[in-house]
Amino acid sequence: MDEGPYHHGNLRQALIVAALATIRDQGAGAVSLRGLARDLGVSHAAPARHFATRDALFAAIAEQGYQQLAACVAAAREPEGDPLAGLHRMARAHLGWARDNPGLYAAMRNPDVTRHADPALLARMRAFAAGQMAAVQAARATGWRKAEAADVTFLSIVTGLAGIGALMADPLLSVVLPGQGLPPAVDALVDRLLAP
Amino acid sequence: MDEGPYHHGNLRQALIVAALATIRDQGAGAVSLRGLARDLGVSHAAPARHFATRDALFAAIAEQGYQQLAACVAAAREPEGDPLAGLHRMARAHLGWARDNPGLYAAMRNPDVTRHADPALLARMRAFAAGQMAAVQAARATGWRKAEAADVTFLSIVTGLAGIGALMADPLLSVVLPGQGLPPAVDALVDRLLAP
DNA sequence: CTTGCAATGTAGTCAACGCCAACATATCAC
DNA sequence: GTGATATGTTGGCGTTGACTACATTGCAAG
Repeated sequence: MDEGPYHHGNLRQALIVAALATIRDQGAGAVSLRGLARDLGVSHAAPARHFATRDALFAAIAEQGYQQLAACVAAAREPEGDPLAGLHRMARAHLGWARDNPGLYAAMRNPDVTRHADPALLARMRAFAAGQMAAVQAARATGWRKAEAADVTFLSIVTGLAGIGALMADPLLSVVLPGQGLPPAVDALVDRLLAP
Repeated sequence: MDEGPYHHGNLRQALIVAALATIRDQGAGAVSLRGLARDLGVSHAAPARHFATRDALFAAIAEQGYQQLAACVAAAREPEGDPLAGLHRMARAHLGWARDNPGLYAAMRNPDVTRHADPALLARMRAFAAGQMAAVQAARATGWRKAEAADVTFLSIVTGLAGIGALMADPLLSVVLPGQGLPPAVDALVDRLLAP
């Protein structure tokens, strides 16, 4: 019976992709190494060749998430006109990405994941934070929020985006919160977040 | 051998307390019903009498978390002078509680928990959101942020607090973020969040 | 070419876990 | 008291993460 080649070819990436699908459909708690192996038609121990532990898989997933988010955000900032306008595009891109990848966004901020962060994930997180910081600094260089401490400006934006993103990524909070939910208000929230 | 009475007495609450300790020390992922039963010296199936599933335990934990947080926030608002000053106290109390209960705060916002929220947890979450909404409305009644849509005012504060709290509850982010970390800047962030 | 080696996948096993069923004991209402 | 109910125990089933030993593949040096 031809059940395909002995080697999968790119099991590592396939595991990440399959895990992302499971996270999206059933939540991060439903991800199991054996289940992914079943989905991909490999033996139950094959994933161990690529991820020593379940936590290592999640770290790799989060790392890839930060990579994608950083790329998405950087692309939005690219047209280098007014730094403040770039900051606005960056924030909207960030939140749009969070809206489109709620499970992954939540996994990236899950303390159970970040608690076991490996150096690669740490590096991605630092790089992402540095990108945000650079965008804020560029806007400040034009005089924007000059009177405010740089730390406070930066942290207000980072925490603000994290909060909007987190509540947007949690489907339950739309049920709990009054009003029509978060998405229609995102633009206004970003405008307020980046107001002088 | 006297190993204590046959009945524990208040196993349900003891399970929640023990789970909170485990969450604080080792993260939510390290919580297991059997492990808690061991810690409390009861049989491995005893917890099932109080929590049908692991998710039900987490829902109860989150429910208690919202109850405590709501009480803490309500107490801070109590001295009914200026509604806006009350809002400031409320926000600081909220974030102080998040700082002191990082694991619980994170668990309360874990999508894997809220995904399986039962009616009791939903009610607590709605009540908490309603309390925040009432405080915002009271401040708006004094003219504060009158020009802004009520939804936007409310959501900006809810998401802002959630973001600051989430980043404060995640010990890793202090490592990733530049500067001296979040706590010293919290007052300034709250002031900006509640600025007119 | 072949031969050795590293990378990758398989098969089997173990302890821990969530969950379930059957039974035992304590507590409370009557 | 006595029965009903709540609570805890014992035993077990199936799944999971992790470990070990073995098999297959691809590659690169000779």
